[in-house]
Amino acid sequence: MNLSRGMRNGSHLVGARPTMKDVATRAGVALKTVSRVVNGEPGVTPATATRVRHAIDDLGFRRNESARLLRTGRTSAVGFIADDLGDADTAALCRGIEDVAREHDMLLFTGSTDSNPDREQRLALSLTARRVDGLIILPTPGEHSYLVSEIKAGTATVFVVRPPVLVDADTVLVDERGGAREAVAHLIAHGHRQIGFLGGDLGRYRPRQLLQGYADAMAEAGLVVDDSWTTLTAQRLAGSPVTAVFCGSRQHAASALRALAAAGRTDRVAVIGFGDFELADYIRPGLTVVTYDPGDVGRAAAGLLFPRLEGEDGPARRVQVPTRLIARGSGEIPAPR
Amino acid sequence: MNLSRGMRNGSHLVGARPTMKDVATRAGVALKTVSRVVNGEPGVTPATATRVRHAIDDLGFRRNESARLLRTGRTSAVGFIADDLGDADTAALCRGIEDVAREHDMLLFTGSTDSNPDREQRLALSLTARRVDGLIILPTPGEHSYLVSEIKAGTATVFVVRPPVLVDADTVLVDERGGAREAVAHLIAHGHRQIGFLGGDLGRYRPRQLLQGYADAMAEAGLVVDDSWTTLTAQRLAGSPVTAVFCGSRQHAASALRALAAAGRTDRVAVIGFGDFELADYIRPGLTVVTYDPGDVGRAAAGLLFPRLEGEDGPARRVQVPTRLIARGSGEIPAPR
DNA sequence: TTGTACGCGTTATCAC
DNA sequence: GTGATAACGCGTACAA
Repeated sequence: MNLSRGMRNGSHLVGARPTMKDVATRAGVALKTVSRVVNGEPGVTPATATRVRHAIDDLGFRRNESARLLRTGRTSAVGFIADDLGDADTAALCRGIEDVAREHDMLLFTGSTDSNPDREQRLALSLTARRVDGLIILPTPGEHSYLVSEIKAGTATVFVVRPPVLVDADTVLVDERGGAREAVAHLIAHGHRQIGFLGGDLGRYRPRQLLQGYADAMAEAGLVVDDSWTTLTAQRLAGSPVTAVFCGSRQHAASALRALAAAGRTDRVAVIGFGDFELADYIRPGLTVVTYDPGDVGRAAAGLLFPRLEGEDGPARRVQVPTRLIARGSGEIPAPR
Repeated sequence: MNLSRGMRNGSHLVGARPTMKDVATRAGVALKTVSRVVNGEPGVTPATATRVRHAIDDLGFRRNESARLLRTGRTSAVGFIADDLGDADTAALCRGIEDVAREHDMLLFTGSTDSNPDREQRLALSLTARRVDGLIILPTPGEHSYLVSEIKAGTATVFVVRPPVLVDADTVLVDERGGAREAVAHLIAHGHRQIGFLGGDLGRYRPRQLLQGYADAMAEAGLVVDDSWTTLTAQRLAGSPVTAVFCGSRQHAASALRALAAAGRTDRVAVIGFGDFELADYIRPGLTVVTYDPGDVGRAAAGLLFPRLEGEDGPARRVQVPTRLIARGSGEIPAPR
């Protein structure tokens, strides 16, 4: 008994996938004829076509896409690599990519790096080793020169959210700087002069961008920034002289709100956050935020990637996704005088 | 000039990937020797090995994993199909799968169905056509008999969150029923007798499970449920006789809170939600919720899947992920008398 | 130690 | 219309 192609189970083979060859034998035709029928190519008599189709149904044949793609040289798959695909924003971004990918009949590989450059490299290289047609990367803080040879070898690559280091490639960024600028200008328009920035690790890209936007707005209003305003912590917030604070992340906004509530100053310090909350409109006063649609980033990235796969040439492009201010009340708390 | 393998660009080939054959030619050895070096197999002189390695570096060779996997018959990849990978819970679930997959050196394909059975089928079949080793599916409301032949053909399959219809396969579910029961019991313990259920479409699995849990708790307390309590809408909530309400989703909880706030009854009706919020502890009174870790579901699913890939046999298993009650105050609003 | 021949499942070429 | 036969890039048995 030949078990090499799977184990028998009643009348069916378990673990065995019929191939075109099997179908050809069964239908009494040549391999190529089966291929023609499967691919809807012309040049097959209706009679033989139905014979082949019957054999296909009988055997439960399904074309091995891997083999086909090996032959054709494309994989019809792209990869998305990010810090953490469990993060809600990243997931939404991923979804944006997927929507565009589907329109192109492309499948999507996904992988998380946890901000570890080694893991990014391992992931990226195992994807290019599978010859994905394209790669979308939310890069780790490291550098990405290991990708240069891959890109040169033909793997189209787009970076998102953070710009690549030592690589020239299409990139989609978020206008964090403009968003922060708008938020802080909003606070200034409501009379605030002493405005804090609670932003996180300035070694990272986003906090740096946000701080620049903050500085832009302050400078435009002719306000001089005290160092202590930009090195706030949530704990020190209530005791600080600032009458308003711009928070660089959901976590920072949440801690700011909690710290103010604990100090009973919730309605005395205006809080604006970067990143929206599900209940931001419910809390009192409604939390004003600057936000953007991560799906836009994904769609934009895919919009850059797929034309490249279709042969579009030209220098690396850079797209910026806008942010928008959602005023909900917290930003309108007037400055005390 | 031969352009068949890519276009020249200075001294490098663009779009051309060197193969083992190219490396072999360059190093002046046989194909198999290259294969041995690449795979770290014994039986190669250090001298030839270094010659080969030099050729590899010169050419920038990287093994074509697709070809290798075609040969070995495995893809070292699994797929995850869900309603919407942009959804935060689904993304967290996905992340749980990925973490286990990485331990097994497996890559992950992901795809969203938007609850469309056709799309689920198309996605699942294009994944099995690529011969993914395994499939984890958060099934659409339809039936999934199209998968039977795929499973029989050797694609290990695990269902998550919702049970499959017409398919016998490993499944990981969430104990929504137990969670709802615990939540409603919590309300009853605080003196509530007229408790509402705001749960959504009872044609769907989760709302049905939650309603059963609700009914369990009410029955255990000997309380008779009025039909109007279980057919609430957020709009009618404030005007209804219920003194507490169990909400079946974040969206329902949010609308309930908003409706109560609009009617000025926030602190008169106890609200418990299914699914946690980032700011649930910040709002007053803190929102009590029943929740679970979607990552647990993913890890459990992967924990069922990978042993199957390693040949584990046996009947389909069913795992249940527990929920837990996070009491934050809203649930403790005492029943008015 | 190294190489040859063949197969994985498909598509592509070019006969018949 | 149909069918051998060669390729895609790699692994494996077996021979040299």
